[in-house]
Amino acid sequence: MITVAIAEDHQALIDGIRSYIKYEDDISIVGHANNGEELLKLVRLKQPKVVLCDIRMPKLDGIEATKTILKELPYTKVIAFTMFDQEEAVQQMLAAGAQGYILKNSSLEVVLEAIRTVSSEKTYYDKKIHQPSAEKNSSKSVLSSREREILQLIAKGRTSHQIADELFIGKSTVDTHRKNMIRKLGLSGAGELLRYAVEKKYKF
Amino acid sequence: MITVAIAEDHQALIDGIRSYIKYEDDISIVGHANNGEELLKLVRLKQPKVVLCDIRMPKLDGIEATKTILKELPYTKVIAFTMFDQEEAVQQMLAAGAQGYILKNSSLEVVLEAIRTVSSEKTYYDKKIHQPSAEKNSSKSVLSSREREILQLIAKGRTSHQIADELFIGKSTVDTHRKNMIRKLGLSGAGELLRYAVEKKYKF
DNA sequence: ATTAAAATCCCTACTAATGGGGATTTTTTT
DNA sequence: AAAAAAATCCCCATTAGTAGGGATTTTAAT
Repeated sequence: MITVAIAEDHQALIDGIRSYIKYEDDISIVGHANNGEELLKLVRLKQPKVVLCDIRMPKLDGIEATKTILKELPYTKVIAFTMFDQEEAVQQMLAAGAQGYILKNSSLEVVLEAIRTVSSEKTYYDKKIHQPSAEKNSSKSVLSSREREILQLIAKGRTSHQIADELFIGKSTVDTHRKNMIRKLGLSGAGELLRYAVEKKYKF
Repeated sequence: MITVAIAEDHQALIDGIRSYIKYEDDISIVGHANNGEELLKLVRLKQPKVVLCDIRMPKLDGIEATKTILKELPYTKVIAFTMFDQEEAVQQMLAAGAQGYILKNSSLEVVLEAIRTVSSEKTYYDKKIHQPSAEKNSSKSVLSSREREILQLIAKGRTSHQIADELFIGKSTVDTHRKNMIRKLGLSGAGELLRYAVEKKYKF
């Protein structure tokens, strides 16, 4: 029997998954949580084999929750379950130790498949994330890693001066990166760059 | 029999709702769509009594879809179904003619209740939206309607000059509104204001 | 009718960022 | 080893936005 815990802040989705899985006789849902802190309590108590975990959750996000869970119970299989197809989040979840990654616009059939796959010591990555790699790469590799790092700080509303202080580099360097990013992305002005930076996090 | 169409870009949630509702004998799901355009086709074909409609969808958003549906089939009951508790979206959906509004962190029990309520010519608004009205008002009424209008343009990355041209007012007026908003919201700088403006749209 | 709030506009000094250069060092690729 | 890319820094003129005033008109609220 595969025991599963679900962490997800949309109760409607939890109810739906529970209803869908109810008659699967190899999978049993041992509990659900609406935020990261609840998830930790639940996992400590029930020690499920698989955790289906939203990345974006109140109180404690999926990435931090995953790290804590795998520190305490290293044999737990974590599947990241999210609506945003961002490379950043995928990378961070994988770095935290997740064994799978699926998007919410996948069907529940895929969810079952992912649960069964990770419970048999394999990894499961949503096809929708890997297939358009050509397209993803072209739109990703435009920015260098340093540029992406700076872009994240821009997304927080920081000024070039503040970013320079945080990264221990000169303001002029930050300004240069800004200019290069604006040029590479075909934007115009600080406003559009900041908007791009913030919205990138919520891509649908 | 209450016929229902679902429009929602997360297939997982659709599968869950279908599974949950399957054994309710007064409600029947006649189809689902993953975006606004598909929804219009579906509604024209099946003419459901109730449409459960995500606000944020690819191709055509819930607000536009609702307007079109109610123009063609005015007796259809539309329930807005969204993860974001934004007053703006609620207002726009109500203006478009929606009879109900529920959040995705409601349980599916609430979804059923909402479907039954609107199908009997009543309206249904999620308690979670109305209860914290004191709190919501205090955090909403901070900005005037003109300020919110300008904030929306700021969220698009526009400069004060561009906003002034779009609204046929002076740049100095836009700058004044900017300053007032920054002061009222306790922010510092254009960056934080823009970040606030963009993130407000994706509040969880 | 009076008051309060909202919306409009202006001035000045200052800081932030752009767009146009140019340049050096480190890292990676070929 | 040579070439390319990434990261670093600087200058300058110009535009964008802040923080601090002040001021008028329109639009609600009492």
